[in-house]
Amino acid sequence: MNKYSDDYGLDRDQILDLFGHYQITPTRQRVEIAEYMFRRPQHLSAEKILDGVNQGGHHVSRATVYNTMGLFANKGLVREVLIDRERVFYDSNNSAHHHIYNVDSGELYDVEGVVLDTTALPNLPAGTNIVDTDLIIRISKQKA
Amino acid sequence: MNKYSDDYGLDRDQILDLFGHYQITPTRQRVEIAEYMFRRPQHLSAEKILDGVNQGGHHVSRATVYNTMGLFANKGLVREVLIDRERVFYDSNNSAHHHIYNVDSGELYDVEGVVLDTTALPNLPAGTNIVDTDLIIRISKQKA
DNA sequence: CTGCTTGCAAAGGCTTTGCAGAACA
DNA sequence: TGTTCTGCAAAGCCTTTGCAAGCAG
Repeated sequence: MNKYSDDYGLDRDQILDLFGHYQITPTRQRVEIAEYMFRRPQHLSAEKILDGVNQGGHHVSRATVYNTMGLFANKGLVREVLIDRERVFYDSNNSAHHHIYNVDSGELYDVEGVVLDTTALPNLPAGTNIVDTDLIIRISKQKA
Repeated sequence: MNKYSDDYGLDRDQILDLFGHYQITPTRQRVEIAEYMFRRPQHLSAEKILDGVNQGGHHVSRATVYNTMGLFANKGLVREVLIDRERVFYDSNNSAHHHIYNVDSGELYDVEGVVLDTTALPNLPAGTNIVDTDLIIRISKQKA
């Protein structure tokens, strides 16, 4: 439990643990960004992360947020979600799951527990592997 | 899926027909962009469309390509594919299908004939419908 | 020490917009 | 003739980068 959260967040030690596991050098900024990000499963833009961390009384620069989230995504702590052409979202939930996107409101929900059957896929090019699957279900009040 | 969607290499009359069906006012530029786009099922960026059309001896401006592709996507002639944070791709194949993206090479392939079972999904918010489902399978020479 | 990391500001790159002129009905 | 569309250039916006100063080990 950390200063941002009531029930879900990782505390500093858990984050340092996580960094150790993913081989990420801990810095003040990275720990603060991670604390903010892992308060709960959520989808945040770089801007929201910047605002959120800095409103917590710390200072992190925009460049560092971008660098750090790029690093986290690279190492596998978070997942980039490309849903909206306007900006990238970072997903603090890195378990296998899918997304429902409400195009009217911009809300993004996780869908847990639905596993895709990829055996029906055609053969992949030789020497390649599936590194990720993204399923995005767009919903709206409008009919399709 | 409609009668147009699996019919590629459209001639001028077919395109005018298509425009009539989707209620799009035909202009020289729009017809030329459509002719280029619907030569075959393909995924093109705005830049590629601009280059392709203009190399065909016509002239279309960048702004018009963006306006026109926005219009086509809105009307349902083409689908926007958000795969790469760098740019938007427009997909001339508007039948139900999915995508395999080679992250090493940037190549994008269609997967036809694999239908997702959406009955396992949780209930959607009241009054909403699924308007679109995007499944993107990222492949690479690297292991996941 | 020695190499990463940070942060500011500037640059980059895709996309949108303002507005005058052209095309269309 | 009124409306819509086009095209140029400029502006916008998210993201990346260059580089000097500051940390981590």
